Amino acid sequence: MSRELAKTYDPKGIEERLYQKWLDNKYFHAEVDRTKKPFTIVIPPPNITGQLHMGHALDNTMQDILIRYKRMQGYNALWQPGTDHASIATEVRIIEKLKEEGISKEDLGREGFLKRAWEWKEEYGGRIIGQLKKLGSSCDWDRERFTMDEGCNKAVTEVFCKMHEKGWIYKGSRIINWCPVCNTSISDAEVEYEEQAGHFWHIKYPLVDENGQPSRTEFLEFATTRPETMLGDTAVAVNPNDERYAHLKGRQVWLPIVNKAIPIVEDEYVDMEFGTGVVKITPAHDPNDFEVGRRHNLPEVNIMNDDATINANGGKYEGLDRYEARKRIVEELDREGLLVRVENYSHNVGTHDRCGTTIEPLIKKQWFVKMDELIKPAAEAVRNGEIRLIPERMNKIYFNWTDNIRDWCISRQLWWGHRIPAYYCDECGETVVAKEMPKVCPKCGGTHFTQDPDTLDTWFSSALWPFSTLGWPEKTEELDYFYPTDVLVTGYDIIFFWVIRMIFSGYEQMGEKPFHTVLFHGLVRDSQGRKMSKSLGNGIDPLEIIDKYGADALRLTLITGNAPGNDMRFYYERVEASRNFANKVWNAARFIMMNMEQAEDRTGVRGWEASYGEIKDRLEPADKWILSRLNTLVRDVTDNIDHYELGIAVQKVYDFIWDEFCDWYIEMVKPRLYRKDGDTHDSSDAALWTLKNVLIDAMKLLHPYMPFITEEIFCTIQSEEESIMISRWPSYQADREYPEEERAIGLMKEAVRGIRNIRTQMNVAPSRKAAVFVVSDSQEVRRIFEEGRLFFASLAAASGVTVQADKSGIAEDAVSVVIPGATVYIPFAELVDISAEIERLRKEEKRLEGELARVNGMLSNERFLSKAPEAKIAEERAKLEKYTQMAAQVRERLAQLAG
RNA sequence: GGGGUCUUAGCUCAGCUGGGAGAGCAUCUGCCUUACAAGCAGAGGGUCAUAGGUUCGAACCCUAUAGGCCCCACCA
Repeated sequence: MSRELAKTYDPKGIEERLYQKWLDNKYFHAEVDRTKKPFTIVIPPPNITGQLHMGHALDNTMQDILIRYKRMQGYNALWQPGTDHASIATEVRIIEKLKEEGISKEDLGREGFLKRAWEWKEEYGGRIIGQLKKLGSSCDWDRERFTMDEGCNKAVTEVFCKMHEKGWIYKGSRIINWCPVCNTSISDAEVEYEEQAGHFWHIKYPLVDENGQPSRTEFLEFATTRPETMLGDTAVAVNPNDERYAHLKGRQVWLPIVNKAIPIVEDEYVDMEFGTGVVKITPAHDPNDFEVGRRHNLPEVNIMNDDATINANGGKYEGLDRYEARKRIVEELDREGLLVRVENYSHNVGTHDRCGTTIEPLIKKQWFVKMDELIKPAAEAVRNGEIRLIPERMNKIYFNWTDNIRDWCISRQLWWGHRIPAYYCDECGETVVAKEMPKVCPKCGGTHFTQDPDTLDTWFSSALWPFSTLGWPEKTEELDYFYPTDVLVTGYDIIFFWVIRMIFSGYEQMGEKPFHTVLFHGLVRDSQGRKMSKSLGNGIDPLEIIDKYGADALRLTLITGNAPGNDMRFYYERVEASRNFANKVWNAARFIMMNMEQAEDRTGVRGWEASYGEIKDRLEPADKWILSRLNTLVRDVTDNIDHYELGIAVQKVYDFIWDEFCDWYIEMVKPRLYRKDGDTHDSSDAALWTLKNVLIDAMKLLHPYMPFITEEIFCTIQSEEESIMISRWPSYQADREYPEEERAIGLMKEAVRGIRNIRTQMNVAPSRKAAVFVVSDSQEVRRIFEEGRLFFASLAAASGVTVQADKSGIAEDAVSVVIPGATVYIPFAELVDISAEIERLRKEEKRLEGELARVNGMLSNERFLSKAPEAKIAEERAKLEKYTQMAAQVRERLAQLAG
């Protein structure tokens, strides 16, 4: 308290110091403690290649809010951190870097490359962790993990072997998505479809005549977007119900260029309505054709190398890139008279989400996870509510995936990642899946093996994250205590990649859900609503914002006015508003502390250091009012956070602090603090006690959102507790509910607002005080104004306040304000414009009549009275009474002025 | 093709189980009032996209229409 507080809040210096303090005191660290209930969140592990962006900032702020909230509520809160090796993303980055040095990954060889990759991890893996710390994240850094650390590796091998044994992981020759640039297979989820302008080549193949030769007169016409794939055509297909082609049953067509006869098959897959109703079938290069081919036992002719050049099956086109081959094949078909026409055509092209390359469907031997059984408990869990997705609409997106699940291709032709634990006997080729390289081949007795060169999809390891980080497959105390975790916070964009895979992995490996709630957030967009991206250069660096405005302001901005799953726009004006709020809080605290100091200097005692019981009798209506308001706030905010309504909760804290506490309560108590009559300090003690305690509780409610400023204030204003982080979350207290004082202060606020309003309307200078008369025939109302006379005078800029039962002695031409149960008169020295005053009162009368008409309408409606709930009816009746009374007051005043 | 979502003040968005429309920013007026001009006091501004329906009562529930965004599928 002795520290001099700066006039404006400066987050720099404070943030770093406090974060270090929290680390030093191990507040973030959680140990198994059976006397406390656990609350666990596992972090969505950021990529080691990553730089903190706004998405991370939002994601981690939300997690930190929940963790800090639960920690304050007395839970044993664990926020489990770590990073992801991000196999393909990282490998691509390293290859890029190598390219700058003029070398390829093949030059280095597998071992050399992995060495580089680990160096990369050491260099950049920690960077994002440091950035998360700047944000204030209260992760248990002692437990930091990495998807390729020893424990995670063990978990991956364990799962692979177990699932293989069960038959749920298999190796098969299937059509997969191939990225010719990254040179690897990718899963369906990694394919991004984008609309591209292309062409539709209308081509005809000659029918094969009775001599086995291409006919010169009979042709079958169709269209394709990828003419080069014709090199691998092994059939053309028509719909079995298509009468146009019924006569062609059993005949063949002549495949030009390749020069061979291929059959015409009938398959329901062909849409009769589309084009000519004829489709060329290339089983090796199209997923649908692949299915058709398998149904009709068609040969699968692969015409492409891994780099998307044509292979030997393409004959003279061998070695050409797919697009060059396309061009030349079209030319040749045109020369042969087989190209009917070319049409501009816009269609969806599958691209690799990492590099944007057009993917090529290829048949390859790959490892797959069989999904049909695995997905069942995961779908069921969401269906029966065991796992709750927030917002609820995510359920549909979730089911859309679980209902149309296809086997998951998990092998990648990459080096950076978990190597597949499959070993092939050098002698007989037998496949052995095992945790370690086998010694002897179970089939031929051979002793030399070669491990499968492929690695696993990066999501294979992150799917295990909720339990691998807690020690699985070992039976650790942590696993037993912290699993299942509680809430997963993530963006909706990785629901398929990650969320679903964690859920089915949890059920399969642990026999239990990985978490009970998934809280989704949206994307952080730029001020124009565009996605922030490197290529657009419209990204806003959260670290820059922290540097300029402070982490608290950034966090508040990201949470305010945002509902779960909704995208948000980020712009500087919003951060400034947050920063302004931080400053407001700072100054309120400064005001309170200054007054505590002054009071102590004056009296030599700290009268405000009392328990509630000790101070209770000295509390004045304004004190009770704000305590009661705070009490309601505590209840509401707790309820909102419990329902994951983080934006609504913080909005309420914001409004309470700024509007009720600063703009009203502090202004109300100023006269009591400044009074220097010296006879008693009860009043100022009560005010200071209330100021301090309300501020502290408000800081607690705000702490999860704005951890730094609240800690700084908390520790400065009182010395008993060492950190707000580990203080108790406020709870609703029945003995601090003061409905009467809330009504009383509400009435006085209405009077103050009315007076201020009139003063502005009449252009009365703020410096000019005026006498105020409060006239009420209610003893109760008179008592309220008597008791609050001191602050009422101050807020209403009154030179004096007279409370009386009738209007005797008040100038006829005084300006008046009607509030329920009282009329307030302000007699100004000079003549006021009576016609303007009448005008104003007429307007007020009209307004009240409108209100009365509405209320009367409701209350005279039989159906309303019979169907509406009791409370609602009572509410309306109370309003009727209030408005009737006010209308009478206005009319009386009007009559007086008219007379 | 299927699904989702949005349309609320000039701008960006809240509005939780239906019960008299809110915030921030911007605008206008007046204030350097001894916590804060990053502030204080006051004001203006909305047929809650449109049309129906359910209900005593609809921004909220249902249907249709228009426009925007997103996801999934991939008709070659």
